[in-house]
Amino acid sequence: MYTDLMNAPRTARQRARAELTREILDAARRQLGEAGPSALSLRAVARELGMASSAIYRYFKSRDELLTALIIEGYDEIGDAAEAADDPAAEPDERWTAIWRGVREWALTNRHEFALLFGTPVPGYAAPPQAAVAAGRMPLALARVVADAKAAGVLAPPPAPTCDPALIDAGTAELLPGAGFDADETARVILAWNRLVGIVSYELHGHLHRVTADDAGFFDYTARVSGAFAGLRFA
Amino acid sequence: MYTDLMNAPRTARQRARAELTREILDAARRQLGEAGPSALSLRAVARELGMASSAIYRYFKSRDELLTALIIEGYDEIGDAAEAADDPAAEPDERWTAIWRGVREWALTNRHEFALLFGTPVPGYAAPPQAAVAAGRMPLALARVVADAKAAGVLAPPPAPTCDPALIDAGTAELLPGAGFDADETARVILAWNRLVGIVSYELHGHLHRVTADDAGFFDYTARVSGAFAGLRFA
DNA sequence: GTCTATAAATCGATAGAC
DNA sequence: GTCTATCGATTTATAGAC
Repeated sequence: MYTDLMNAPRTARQRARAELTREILDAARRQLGEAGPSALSLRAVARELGMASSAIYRYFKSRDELLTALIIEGYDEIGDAAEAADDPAAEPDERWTAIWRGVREWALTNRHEFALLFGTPVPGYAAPPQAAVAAGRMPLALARVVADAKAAGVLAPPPAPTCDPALIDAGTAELLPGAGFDADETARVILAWNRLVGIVSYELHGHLHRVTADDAGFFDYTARVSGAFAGLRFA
Repeated sequence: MYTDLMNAPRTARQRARAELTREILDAARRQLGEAGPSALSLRAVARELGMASSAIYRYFKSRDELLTALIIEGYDEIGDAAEAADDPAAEPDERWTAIWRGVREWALTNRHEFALLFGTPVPGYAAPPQAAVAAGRMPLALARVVADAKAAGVLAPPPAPTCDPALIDAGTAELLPGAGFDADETARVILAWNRLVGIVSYELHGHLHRVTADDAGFFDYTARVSGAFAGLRFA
C-alpha cells in the first residue's frame, strides 16, 4: 500500500514524499531493535530524521498505521527472500533447502523485523486483513515445492500419524489452487512453515545457546528433517 | 530465589513481606498483557497495589530484577505443568500427549507469561544464567519419556536424515544423565521441544487463524507427529 | 518500610502560525 | 507541509521526612 506511493513518482513533490516515506520506514525499522515493537515511537522516528514530531503525521496518521506498513513490508520481504531463493528447475530437496536458507538469512539480517512478524504480538494492535496475503507468500513457496514433487510423482507417502481433514480450514485446503493437496499434505506444509519459523525464532532468541553447537549446521539438519517429513526425498 | 523468601516465613514481618512480594508478582503478571513485557512498569504495579512508587523498590530494586523473577517463575510453572501431567507408569505415547497438553493448557491460561518466556526477548534485558536451570525442566520432561522408551527397548530407529554429533553442544549431550542418548536422539528431543513451543506460539499469536479449523485437534495431531518423529509408537 | 516530593526524561496527539 | 508550543499523561529512580 505504501509501496504503491513509491512507484512511478511523477512530480518532484511526489518524489519528495516517496523518499521521505521511505526514510521514515527505514528509521522505524532501525528503532524496532532499540526498544521493541511495542515501544515504537513516532516521535523518536521524527527526531532521528530531524523533523518535528507533528510533521510525521502527514505520512502516517497513527502509530498503528506505521506498524501496519512495517508488518506488510516485512512479510513481503520474507516472501521475496523465499521466492528469490527458489529455482524451480532444481531438484525438490535443493529447492527446499535453498528456500529455508533464504528465509533464515533474511531473518538474521532483519531480526527485529522477524520478531515483529512472528514474535509476541504488539499489545493493543491488530493486523489488518490485507496483511494475510503478504503473510502467505513464504509458506506458499514451500507448498509449491511439495506440489511440484507431487506432480512429478516423487512425493513420499505420509508418515504414520495422519491428519483428520476436519482439522484443516476449508480455505486453506485450497491454498495452492490446482495442487490437489489432501489434508495430510496440507498439514505437512503447515507444520513445515511452523518448523521453519520456530527454529529460526529459537536461534534468534537464544534458546539454542549451549544446546546446539553450530547454528547454521543444525538449521540445515532441521531443514532436511522437515523436508523429509513433508514428503521430499533427501540424499 | 524470590520463592525462597516465601518459604518458612517466621516472623509476622517476614510473612507480610512474603505476601506483598507475592502480590507484586501477581500484579506484574496481570500487567504483562496490557502493554507487553517491555512496557512492564514498576510504577504501574505500585499504583495497582495502592502503594507509593518508591515503596516497591524495597522488594525489587529494579525493573530487570522483577522481570527475572517473573521469567524464572514462568519457567518453573511450565516445568511443573509438564511434570504434573506426566504419569511415569503410563505408556510412552500417553505420557507424551499428556505432557504436551499440560504445557498447552498452562500456555492458554498464562499466555502473557508464555510470551515472556518464548516470545520476543525484552530489549536491553538479558536473563541471568540461573534461569537456564528452570528453563530446562520442560524439555527434560519430554526427554524422560524418550529415555524410558529407549530403556524399554521400544524406541523406533531414527528417520532418514540423521544428525551430525558435532552439531550438538557437549553439555546438551549429557542433558539426561544415564539415558545414553546419541546425537540423533538428542536432536529429536530438541526438535520436539521446539515443535511444542512453536505450535503453541502459532496458536496463541493467531498464525493458525483460518489455517486450521480446530486448535485443540490440530495440536493433538502435532503432538502425535512430534512423538512419532521422536521415536515413540502411536496407535 | 512507607510516605511525599522531585528530577529529568519520555510518550501520542492536537492547535494554530506561517 | 512544516514549524513552535502545548496538553496531559507516562516512565525510572532518588532524596529525605516520618
